[in-house]
Amino acid sequence: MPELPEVETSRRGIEPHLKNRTITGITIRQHKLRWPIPKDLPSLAKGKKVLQVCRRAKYIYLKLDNGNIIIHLGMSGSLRICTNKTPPEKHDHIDITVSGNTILRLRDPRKFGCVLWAPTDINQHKLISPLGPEPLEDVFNAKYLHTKANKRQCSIKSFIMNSHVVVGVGNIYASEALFRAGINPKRKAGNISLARIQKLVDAIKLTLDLAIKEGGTTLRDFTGISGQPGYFAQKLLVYGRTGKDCTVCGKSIKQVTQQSRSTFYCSTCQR
DNA sequence: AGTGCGGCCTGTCCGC
DNA sequence: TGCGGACAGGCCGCAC
Repeated sequence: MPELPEVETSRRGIEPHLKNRTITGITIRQHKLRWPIPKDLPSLAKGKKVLQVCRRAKYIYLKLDNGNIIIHLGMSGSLRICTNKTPPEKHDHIDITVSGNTILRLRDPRKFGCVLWAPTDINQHKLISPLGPEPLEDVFNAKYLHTKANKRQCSIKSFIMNSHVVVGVGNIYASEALFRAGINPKRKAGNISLARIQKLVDAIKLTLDLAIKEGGTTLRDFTGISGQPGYFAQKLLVYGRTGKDCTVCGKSIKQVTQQSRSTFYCSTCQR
């Protein structure tokens, strides 16, 4: 269930092991992820140097001089760094080996993730080009979000989870940010004042910032067996706390379903 | 264009 | 104890 903070932490974890190394081989054990891993990926990437390890939204990509290897962790994906002395386990679908016998290994039990190839400019790729701004960058601000929300009838929760509006706000952090902003998740997106949208933007940035800092402590070890995402260690204020006391007012946290997703909120603190 | 839902997939949990 | 079924979730692609 990697959300943006986990993905960014993963990127930072693998970068020093891959940057400026040459790809010596790619082993695909399971092609069938969300989309099939391209059959020609090994031949396209072999012998190429990893120029950069980047992130856009929840996509990590390895920038080569002839294209990019795009990796999405889906729901259950995780990355680790190992060598060929570590035998692959059941859900280890692909190994990208670089010089120095270092392996980037993707594990993804539920196969919601993907590994794709984007020739040349990553921004031309059909999964990347429609994406909204990064939440932690300055272009994601109250004016932008308020304008974008104008006349929109959908709930504010599904609005901020829409990757064409802003990327990186998944189900967990949507509930958390709306709680911090004091906004009821069922409220229509187009019916929220600029001042309250400002609070929401601040809350999204704060929530993600905190989680990245937290991820830096819980997901630090990418070379050992403890490379599992540890987001449950985060201090969640409403997510998964149905029936428990609100940390602010003490009332019971409510759970509802929106767009087939669980939403958690405090009906007293969020209006 | 905006909105909502189906589907992909497996580990975990619950009730019988 | 074992088993079946519900549930969890990111997010594209489609239908309305």
